Amino acid sequence: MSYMHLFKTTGTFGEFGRVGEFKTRRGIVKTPTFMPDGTRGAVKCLTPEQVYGTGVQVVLNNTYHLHLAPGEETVAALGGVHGFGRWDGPILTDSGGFQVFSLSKLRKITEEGVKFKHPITGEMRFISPEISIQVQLKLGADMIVAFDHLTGLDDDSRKDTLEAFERTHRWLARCVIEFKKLTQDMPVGERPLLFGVVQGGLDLELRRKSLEIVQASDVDGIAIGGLSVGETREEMFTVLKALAPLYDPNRPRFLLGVGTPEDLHFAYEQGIDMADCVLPTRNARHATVWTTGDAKIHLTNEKYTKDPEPIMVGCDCYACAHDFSKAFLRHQFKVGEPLAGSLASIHNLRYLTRICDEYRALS
RNA sequence: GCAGAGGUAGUGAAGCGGUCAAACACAACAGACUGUAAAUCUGUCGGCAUUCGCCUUCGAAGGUUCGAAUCCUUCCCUCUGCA
Repeated sequence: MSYMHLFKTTGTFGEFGRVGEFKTRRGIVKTPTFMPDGTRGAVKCLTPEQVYGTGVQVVLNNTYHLHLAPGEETVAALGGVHGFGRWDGPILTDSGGFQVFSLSKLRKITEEGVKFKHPITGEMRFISPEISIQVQLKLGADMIVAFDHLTGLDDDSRKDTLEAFERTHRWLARCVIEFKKLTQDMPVGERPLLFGVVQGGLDLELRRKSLEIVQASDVDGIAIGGLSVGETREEMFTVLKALAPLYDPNRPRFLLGVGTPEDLHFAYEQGIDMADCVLPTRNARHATVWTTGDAKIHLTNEKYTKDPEPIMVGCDCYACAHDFSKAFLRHQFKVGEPLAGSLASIHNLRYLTRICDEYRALS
């Protein structure tokens, strides 16, 4: 049922890196690509036009957050995630699987699904693989992700890797069944794409096995989950390296939740096509931006008080191209003006999309 | 002029005889952040040493006391009310 030959390779770089494109029901996505997280239906601090202006093609929304508020019924009544948030391009929803990890103190896992306690209201919500798929389809995303069991990779959580690995595959099978059931009447070309998630922690055998299972499933894309959750960079790189030769060439590969410029370079060179992360926008709101050579600077530092230079000389983002000085940005951050977070977000997003542009220009 | 209230570290503000270099908040300074409980959080924040610690501070100057930011005296300044 998954699309045959969905991914079209148009070029390669390095041993595993590839340039290409694939079709969603809302247009073509050119890869490699970076997708900002608009968890609650919007990329924080930015209008869709500003996001688009950074070279972003796809934005992420989150199933858990939109399910809680305002609810998928409301979003659907307002035109789905596209009509609601006024983003015309492709939208990918994350399944809520990340919240199994990030809200680990507020949830209880059973084989059936996960019971979440709302962090603020205390309200209980149950999300199962089936419910996640139902909500994502109702939200109207163009790409959706199977509900997985994500555990951390700090020393404490590593013991749960095997359990999470096994459950993720059982849940994947249930996601695929539910997805097929709910999309069987959709005309080809109007059906969203389903991504299955690879788990297995740092165990390379489990990782290979998981990839094999996911690729044997009826999914359109391969998502790599369970990384950048407490392990070292070297450990993450080792996993990406191990998987690189094993991917199905016909499906897009999505690295969940990564990351830094350095991480993205490595991931794309290991054959990853797409990635998402909160880092560019969250860091930006916290006054941290990337500049020449992937260096990270804090715009609130005292030394920028009178700095007339933009964040990065030669950068073509709106903030740098219009010569907003570091002194101006520091001041706006210091006095709490939201414009500072917006301009810094634009810069950081452009910094990451430019990495993608540079790889795409290689072919 | 009279009557009240008050002067504490950059600011606001606790403390009202020993456990006070002095709570707390803000500001300042530095840092963290990877499928967003995050425009959030952490650390430092009198000086020196940065480990034990030492030194100088609570408007000013005297005094009481083993011991004072805390009690007394005088002076300086601020605010409120009445003239």
